[in-house]
Amino acid sequence: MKTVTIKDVAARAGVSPKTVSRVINGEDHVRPAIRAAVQRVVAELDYRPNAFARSLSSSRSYLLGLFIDDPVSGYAADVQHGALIRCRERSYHLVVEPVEPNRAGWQGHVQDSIAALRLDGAIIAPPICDTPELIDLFRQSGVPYVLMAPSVEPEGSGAVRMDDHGAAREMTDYLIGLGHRHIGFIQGPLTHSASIRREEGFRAAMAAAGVAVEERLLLRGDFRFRSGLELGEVLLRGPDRPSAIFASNDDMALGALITAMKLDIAVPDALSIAGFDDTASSRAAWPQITTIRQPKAEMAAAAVDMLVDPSFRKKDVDHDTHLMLPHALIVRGSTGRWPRGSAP
Amino acid sequence: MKTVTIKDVAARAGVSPKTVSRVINGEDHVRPAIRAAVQRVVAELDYRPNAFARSLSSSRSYLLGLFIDDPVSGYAADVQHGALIRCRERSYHLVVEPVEPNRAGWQGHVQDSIAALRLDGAIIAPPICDTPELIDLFRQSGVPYVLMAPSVEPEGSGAVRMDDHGAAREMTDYLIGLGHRHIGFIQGPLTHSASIRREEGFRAAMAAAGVAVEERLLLRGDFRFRSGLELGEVLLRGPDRPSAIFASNDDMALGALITAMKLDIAVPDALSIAGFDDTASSRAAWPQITTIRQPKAEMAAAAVDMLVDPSFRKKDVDHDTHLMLPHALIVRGSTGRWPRGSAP
DNA sequence: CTGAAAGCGCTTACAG
DNA sequence: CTGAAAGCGCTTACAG
Repeated sequence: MKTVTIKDVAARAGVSPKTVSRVINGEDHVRPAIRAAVQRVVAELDYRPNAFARSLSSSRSYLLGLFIDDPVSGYAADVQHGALIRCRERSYHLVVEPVEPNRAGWQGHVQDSIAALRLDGAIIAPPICDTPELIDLFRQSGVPYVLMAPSVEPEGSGAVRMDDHGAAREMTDYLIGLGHRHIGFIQGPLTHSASIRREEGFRAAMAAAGVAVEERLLLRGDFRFRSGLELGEVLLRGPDRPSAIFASNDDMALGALITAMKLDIAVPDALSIAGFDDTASSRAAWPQITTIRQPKAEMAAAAVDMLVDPSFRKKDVDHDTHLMLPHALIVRGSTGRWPRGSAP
Repeated sequence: MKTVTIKDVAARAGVSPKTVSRVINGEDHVRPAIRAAVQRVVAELDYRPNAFARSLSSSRSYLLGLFIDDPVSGYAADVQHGALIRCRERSYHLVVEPVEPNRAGWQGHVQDSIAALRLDGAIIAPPICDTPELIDLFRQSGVPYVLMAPSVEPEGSGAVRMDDHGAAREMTDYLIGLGHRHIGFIQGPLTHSASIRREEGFRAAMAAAGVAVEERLLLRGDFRFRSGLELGEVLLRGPDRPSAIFASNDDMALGALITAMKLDIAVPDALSIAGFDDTASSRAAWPQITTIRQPKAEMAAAAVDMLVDPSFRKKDVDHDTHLMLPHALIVRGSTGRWPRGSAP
């Protein structure tokens, strides 16, 4: 299959390659009749511009990179999907680049991607959006980047986020409103800044309601199912067990729920459980888990929009774009009034 | 940051660009001393070849495409991760391209990827590996491709697979061995050829053991959690309910398990449940689900190897490479002897 | 509004 | 073993 080039189109349309280029890229200053003629030939020949030639001569690659720590998580899947769909709409392609900050030489891989692929932009997912060394690599390279849910918002970068603090506070308010006073909190890992913000939201709500936080009921997990399982057991086997458990993400909430089942503690009759993220696992449980909907795909799509947007790309260092997307409290079957049957 | 080019390296090393090119690409016919000198300069200047220039002049893009139907599933995540890791080891990059065969114009998107990106190869995941129109697109383009778990293995293509039939048969044999005779089977969708092979394996085992298949206990699901939930309910609420349920994948098995819990049917005491795939959901349950380990990441990695392998790439149409990877029966807590307490 | 020239940074094919 | 020339398929910058 001989490849059709811009010259073939030009020859057949009776114009110069440059004119074809203009039509392809939707530039102005082409007479409508000529434009139409070129477009017809493009269709006839099924001409598709060679992205490499285009990238080599222009400075754009039409490639965006998604840099992510753990590409297997449900969180990653949602983020990637949101980015992928939007890339397609914008005629970009997405390259997924796993970053392993615990492995020697990870910087080299990142630099390879940046230098070899000439990425037009990068989306940096949590928790590595909080790795200064990584941010520095991008800053030095000059590749525009957007951080997802970073702890700080360095200047010169874009950022998309949700209000983790406010959402955790809402969830806690909701549990308190149900009558819970004795609330266990399964914390996320310190490597994820979001888990710190969520804990602060929890504490703020407790303080505002005048409910004392029992430090022994705060346990540090790692966002994985297994830690919810184990820490749930610590909470539920301990003396004076809590009437509610709020886990910093859904996977851990699911773990706590399973532990409750093992221990024959009825949910929500004898124990309420709440999560965070609205991942598939919160729905694939019985009862389904009350959680916070995090707009993961929307955040990724917004990041793509920012990177593709010419005004963002050519912005000066002081034109940072920071976006905050809305979340929602989703009440499902795993939470209920306390004491059971008490009046609302 | 001025970009370092091959000329810069050549000038500084006192050789021609061609020699630098040879060193970079590990070709022969370079004197060791010169090779070392060039490598030193490459390191000093932190030279990184421009992938686009390289692709434009050679015929390789160092880009592999992963074409996938539903990039959000747990299956997709495992496949992608396996491919990603191996790509990195081989100095390739992975572009993920969602294919939506139900949406008009999907062929155009695929052709764009092939033509614009000049992919060096493509991995086609199930179930779209069974879409003839898609395969034709690749065949016409001349881009080497590997099918994952296809129903047929068209000539001119590579394929990686596992023995779905044999694995389903093993699982069924195992259930029969436990004493089960009354076995419900939740089928996968007809769009996935694997589900057909799994059903055949189930039937073969039943026939071999002389156990009659009760057609009313075979129900068609769609591989999603929800259908396991619903079909599980049909099986368990019906008259003369089965003592075991074998679901064609883990998500549906989990659904059936949740239904059993809702109906207060003890697993595995009153009901055994088995799945297929060994996805995260089979472990994030209580009891954990007995399943078949499918080597998803390994299959994807093998596909990458095939596409990168020069002998595969230049192979004639009759040099098809078809690989079968081993699976494993993983016995966990969701299955037990029947009747309960009977002798092994 | 349109085009001729030069160049992006590599590799291929050919010499020597 | 090494290199000079030509070219991959586009776009940029400049004319007109």
